[in-house]
Amino acid sequence: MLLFSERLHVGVNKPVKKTKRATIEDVARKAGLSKTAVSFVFNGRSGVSAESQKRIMQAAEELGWRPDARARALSLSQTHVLGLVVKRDPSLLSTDPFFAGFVSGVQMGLAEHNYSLMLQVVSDTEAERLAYQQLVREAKVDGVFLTDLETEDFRPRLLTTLRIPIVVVGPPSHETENVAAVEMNDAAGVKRAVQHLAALGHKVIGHVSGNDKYVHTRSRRDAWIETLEELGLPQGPYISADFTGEGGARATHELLDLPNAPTAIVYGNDLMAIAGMFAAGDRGLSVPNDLSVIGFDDIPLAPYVTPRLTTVRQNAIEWGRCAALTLIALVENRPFPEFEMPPVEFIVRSSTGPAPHLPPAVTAPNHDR
Amino acid sequence: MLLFSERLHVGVNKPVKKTKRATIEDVARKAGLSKTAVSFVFNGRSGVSAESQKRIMQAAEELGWRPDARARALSLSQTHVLGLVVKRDPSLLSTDPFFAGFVSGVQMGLAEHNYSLMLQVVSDTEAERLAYQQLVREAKVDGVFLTDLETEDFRPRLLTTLRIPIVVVGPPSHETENVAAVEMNDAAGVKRAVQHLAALGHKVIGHVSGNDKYVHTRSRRDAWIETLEELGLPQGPYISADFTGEGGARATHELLDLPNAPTAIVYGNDLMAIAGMFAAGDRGLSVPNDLSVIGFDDIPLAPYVTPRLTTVRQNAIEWGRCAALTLIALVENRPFPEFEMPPVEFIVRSSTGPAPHLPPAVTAPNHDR
DNA sequence: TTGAAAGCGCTAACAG
DNA sequence: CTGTTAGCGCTTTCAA
Repeated sequence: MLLFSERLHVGVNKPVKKTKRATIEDVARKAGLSKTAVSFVFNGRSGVSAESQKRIMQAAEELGWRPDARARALSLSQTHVLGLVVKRDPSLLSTDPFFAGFVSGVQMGLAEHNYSLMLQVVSDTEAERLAYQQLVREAKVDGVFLTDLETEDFRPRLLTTLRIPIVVVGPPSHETENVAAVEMNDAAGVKRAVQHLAALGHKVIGHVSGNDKYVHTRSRRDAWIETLEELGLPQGPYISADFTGEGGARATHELLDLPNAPTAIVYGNDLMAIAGMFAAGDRGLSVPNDLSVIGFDDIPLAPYVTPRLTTVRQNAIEWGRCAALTLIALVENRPFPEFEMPPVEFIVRSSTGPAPHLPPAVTAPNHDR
Repeated sequence: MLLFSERLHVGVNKPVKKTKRATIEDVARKAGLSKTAVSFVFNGRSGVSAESQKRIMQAAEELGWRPDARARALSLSQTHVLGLVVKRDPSLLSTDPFFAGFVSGVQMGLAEHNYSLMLQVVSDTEAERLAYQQLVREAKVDGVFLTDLETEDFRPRLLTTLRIPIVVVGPPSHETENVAAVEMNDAAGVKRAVQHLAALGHKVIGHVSGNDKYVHTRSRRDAWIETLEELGLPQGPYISADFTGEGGARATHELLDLPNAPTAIVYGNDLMAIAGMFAAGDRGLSVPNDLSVIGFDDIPLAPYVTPRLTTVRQNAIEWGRCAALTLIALVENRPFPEFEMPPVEFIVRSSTGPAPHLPPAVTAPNHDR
């Protein structure tokens, strides 16, 4: 039976009767043994005869009993829950291919050790600070993940003060010193991208980065700069945008308005890159004939836009799994496991091509060699 | 200090010293009052003098104390945690704009009542069943959300048996009978889409749906069929795909290979729609001149593909918030709150246009009027 | 190999 | 208004 309205349905409010849950006591009684025995069996400890063990398992089965996580948490001073706080504009979150993959990976890691994930989405720094404080002070979690590190991030200090295990996920930076960190080399991806463009003959290679406050934004930009230097190419122009389509389109226009407009642009993510191609099209430019474009993330849509997007792919899932296993090891005070991380992939599709013969604007000054 | 490798960094394993947490006892002693007084103050109950209240708050502040969630959970037989289990191929998850918005909305609702969210991502039905069982049998959550309902879904029954409050999120169906449900009318969006196409003169309107097992897939397809009927148009061809880009492209080719190929296609999501446009382009068809395309979701990229995608937008955030508030009410055995849900939006961009004069294939048989 | 009993930190009767 | 006390369901020490 449902109450129907144009906008929303709500079914009957049939209160769920709270039937008494079976307890360890019940299981022990049914098995004719003590609580201790039951506890030992369910925690895989020796000291219970095979016979008793069987009786206990059967009793538990019949009662549908499993140790109560709340009671365990209190008794062990350990929740077996890890926290992930994500600060992001809700509308942007849906955009973020990293997030979903990372969370999936985290789950895989957690599942291997029977941990659970508590997720919190917040929209500003104040809420974020509060979220961490609550998580820790109310002992809701045993450890937390730190993602999207910012320059001068307050979280490593805060959480160290709060005395809770953390693992930082992201590119290396001075913020991650003295802290467990699963660091991925997304710089390598950008490097491959720039090298690819240089090999195609591009001389002016621009960059549209994400929001400047993020460590990973800097890390990618630095990689772009360094690679250009290594190749003996002049540093191209760049604009720091905000990871949104609108920002990417605007930045692209600004770059193309420049006197030394780039013939190729490396973007901080796929969304900006695709919006950038759109912007280029708006100006009558053809990708990749007039402009080459490279994204970052390899979203599922990347092979289905026109032209198909050349991009960098990171294995967010593996990254998440490693982060989870590392944090669990830290929480349990065990040595870190060894990981074999797949390398960053560079995927060439159709949005990159040879540099145009005639630069779209004034010839850029060509330094040495 | 960091150990560096090409693939992965792991920082120092500096074990966090477990310093003794302050307890309610400590706070009471420091304030010169009893535990009861402290408990009352922190649970907003009357019966403590303003003077005592102040002393308690100050003592707690100085000790950095907050009630331990684990102890509260045990004492109250209530975790203040709600569970969300998502069964999805990890690679597909990152695609799903609904998921992120929904989770954000859920958080908003939870935050209003100091609840937390436990998230679990699983990849198959067996893992899913196990996840729910654990969540409930180990009392890790007070209630759970059910999303992506399938036809003949085992979950409503399972969870009812397990005696835990649930709220189903999705379009109405017989699976949601006798169960609290926040139901959204995504059929209305499809209806608007079909009407829009009919108004543009399209006679053969096709449909590419998502995986058939989902209730929302059926709901959208039924809306497409019914609207066509209402408009006196013949039922167009449809293919049920799988929400992926590849599936969408393949389905589009199949549809366009048909003798009565559609001049317009309504897709079950944006990803398939965009891949469909790509497929059309591959065959030398121009969108919207030869084929009109409508998506579903309004992903951030929708305005930045060529042509800009006409689509349906649901307010996943509000949906999530409502679901959360409903579930909390259910858990606390309170009457359901009233909601004012924003209506589904239909967003016209450039991927839809007048029906072509000459159908791309054989003329479709034109029934009555 | 088994069991009794003392916590874990909080809430909530109940008595003062 | 304030304090005492008995749980909540489990783990774990210690003695049998």
